[in-house]
Amino acid sequence: MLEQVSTRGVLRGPVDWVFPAWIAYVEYATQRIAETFQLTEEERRQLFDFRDAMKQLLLEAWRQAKEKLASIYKAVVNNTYRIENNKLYIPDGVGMYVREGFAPHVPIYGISAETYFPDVLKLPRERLEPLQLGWRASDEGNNDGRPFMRTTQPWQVFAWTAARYGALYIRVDSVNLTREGASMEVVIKAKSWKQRWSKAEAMDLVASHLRRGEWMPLLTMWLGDGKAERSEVLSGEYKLVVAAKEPWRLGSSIGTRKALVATGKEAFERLRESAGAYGELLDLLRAHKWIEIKLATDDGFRAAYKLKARKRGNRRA
DNA sequence: GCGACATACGAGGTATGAAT
DNA sequence: ATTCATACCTCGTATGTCGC
Repeated sequence: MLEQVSTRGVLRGPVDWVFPAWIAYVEYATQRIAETFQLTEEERRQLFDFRDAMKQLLLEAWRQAKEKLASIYKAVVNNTYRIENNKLYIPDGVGMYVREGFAPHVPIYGISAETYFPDVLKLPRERLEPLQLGWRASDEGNNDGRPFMRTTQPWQVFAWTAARYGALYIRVDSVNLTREGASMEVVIKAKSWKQRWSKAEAMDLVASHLRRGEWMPLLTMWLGDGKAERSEVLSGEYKLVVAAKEPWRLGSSIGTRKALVATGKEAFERLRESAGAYGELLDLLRAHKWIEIKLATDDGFRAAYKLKARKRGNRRA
């Protein structure tokens, strides 16, 4: 489970593995957060409430996913399904979305929870806002004037939520069926915050921070939409590339949907330095993109990683 | 009517590994 | 080293609905 988080970010596998793996990750991450950050009793209680709410949600979603997959299987075997408008209908309704050329996904209904995530980072507003800004410029959306996030990567749940702490509304949205197994999509809305920036404003602000030598917004922007190109970093090619609808706002465009924001090992070093306490969180979360930043900037870490990769290769061979 | 939860649904460029 | 094929899943917005 941790290996997938630290190499790809996404958890994928058999349904009976993915959901327990998410639960195990939630337990692992909350435990490590409780050990790493100074929390009051109240904050610890909130953190463990969050853990329990997530576990409950995942258990329910697991049950529904299994039931739905079984009904879909049955409908196909008994020939009681039909496909219309990119949807596969089974006798109870929509079984899954089956748009041509895309991974099918099974919608999950009615699995949501309200919970609360404590302020574990305890950053002053002027250090927290740059983190929020970068998320907004990348993965974070706007829903009824509130920030929200949708992801299949468990580390992003914690990395984003730590920056948008407080009251949360969490929902399991769907299960994607990929060739490497199922993955699960979760949606989180931050009810304690107002969405203050449009996507374009946030991107412009990230760019202007960067021109002033402030790298923190770019860190979270890259964690969101940055291109993780581990093999290039490992072979000594250092490029900070971010996916964006309007890449010109950020610097030189590569094609229509990507911006080359910076190059060179120093750029990765600036990113790493900018993280501060947030880096401790990313460390314990084993976030794959953060690991890439460390691979780019820490020779010892990279050597150890390559050694381990070689050992793994030998074992497989 | 409105605010907040909930669901519907459409949309393509990119990662990745194989082939050359 | 470069091209090529194919699987990948993320993102955004619209609309419904329910309680007040």
